[in-house]
Amino acid sequence: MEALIYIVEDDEGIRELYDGAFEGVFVTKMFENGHDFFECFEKAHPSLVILDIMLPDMDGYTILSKIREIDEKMPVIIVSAKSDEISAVKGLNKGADDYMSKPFSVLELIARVKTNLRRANLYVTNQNGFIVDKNVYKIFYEGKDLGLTLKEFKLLKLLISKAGVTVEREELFREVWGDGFIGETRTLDMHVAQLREKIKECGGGDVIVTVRGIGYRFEMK
Amino acid sequence: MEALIYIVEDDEGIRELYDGAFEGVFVTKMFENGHDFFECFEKAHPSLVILDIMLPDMDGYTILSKIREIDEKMPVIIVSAKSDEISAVKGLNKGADDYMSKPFSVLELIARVKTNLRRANLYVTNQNGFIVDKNVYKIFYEGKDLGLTLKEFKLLKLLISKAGVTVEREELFREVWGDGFIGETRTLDMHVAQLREKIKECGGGDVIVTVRGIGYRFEMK
DNA sequence: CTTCAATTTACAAAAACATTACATTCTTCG
DNA sequence: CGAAGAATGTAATGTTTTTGTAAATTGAAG
Repeated sequence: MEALIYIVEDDEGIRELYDGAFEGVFVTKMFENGHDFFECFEKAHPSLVILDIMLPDMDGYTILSKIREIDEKMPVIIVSAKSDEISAVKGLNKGADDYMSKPFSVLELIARVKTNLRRANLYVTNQNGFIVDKNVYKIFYEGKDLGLTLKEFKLLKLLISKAGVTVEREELFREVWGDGFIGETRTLDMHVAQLREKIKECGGGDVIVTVRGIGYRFEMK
Repeated sequence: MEALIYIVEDDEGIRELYDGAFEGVFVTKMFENGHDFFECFEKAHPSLVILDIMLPDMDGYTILSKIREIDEKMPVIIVSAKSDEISAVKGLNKGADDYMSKPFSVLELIARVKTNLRRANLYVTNQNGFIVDKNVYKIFYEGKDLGLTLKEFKLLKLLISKAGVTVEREELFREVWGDGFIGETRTLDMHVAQLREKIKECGGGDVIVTVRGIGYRFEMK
């Protein structure tokens, strides 16, 4: 999987545990404190960060916030020995992606890391507040689920992925419906109408533009 | 990690000690005697049992044997004030996983518990109280055994291991049924229904989400 | 032979989808 | 400019697909 993982953890024993766990699965880099971590983080971003909450210099909260300033989407797993600390972080809603309390099994750890990497890879964001989550087959506008059906999802996903470019009707049919592409009923327009409706319901603007004679375009701002 | 630990101990003072030690780390349930313990154990298995040898009704040996009849793999730590008793249990080879003699330090206790949990190879999901135990092919919700059949176990295990990600029907078939994947009868849906039923019976919520046209997803919270 | 898991069957319910028909808008060219 | 034709918008409706579920059947283990 070739993923690079940064781990911030001051306890020697636990660092060894990580070492054993990830050996041959992921490439890891350990840091004893927040300072060392950021020195490296600035230079090269990893695929994922594992963060202990209790650290000598900065605490985990601070590190997490700083990470988020730099990279909004970096997958971060928070680890703590105390479950109340975990709930504290959750409560603060600092935007960690996952939480584990010690002790955890090695298998669980690996599973979590994989899941979070997978999520991160599939996450797509677009400038104007639309988030496409392929994991759950949902598209959100400003955090609100548009509540799309599968066809609608595929359609909007395609348009967003080519934001700013007009996509021909023919291509839309091909990509969304597959090759047995239906000649001419108003199906496509129907779905577009539906999309517009749902986007409007969630407070979104006129982002799908009709290009007469060609197809549709998702407006890039 | 939300591991649930059952402790059988008649001495009030020591119970308080346990309480302090595990506070915020594990969820514990205390029992004063073997009878009370089994009443609860039948209903819901914990992740680990701590057992004092000297008890009013049944002695620790008997309890251990009965536990082993029911659950061969359950991690059990035997505790005693007398070191010769400990050697006796060891000698009898009743299959306890670890032994401690009183007095013990809180730190040591926690360390032992962690080690034993890890050794038990428990695969634990945090967020929603589901514990997958691959050794005994059981899945627990808040300590309660869901009582799954093999297919159900495999299915839920797969879904949990990919929590938050939608798993396609095709993949579910492949992973759970093997490559000779059955085209289309309602088998998969049946099992999902069964799972939902059993989860509900144990007080679990709506964790398996249908993604129409794609498959199912174990909701990650 | 009984039991329990797994599968299949059959049908109900729901959701998604396609189609029709008509309205509207845009284009262009007389 | 303005009317005809073409492309798109959309409401209403009917069909198809997909999923849920109860009950029957198969099959293996004991």
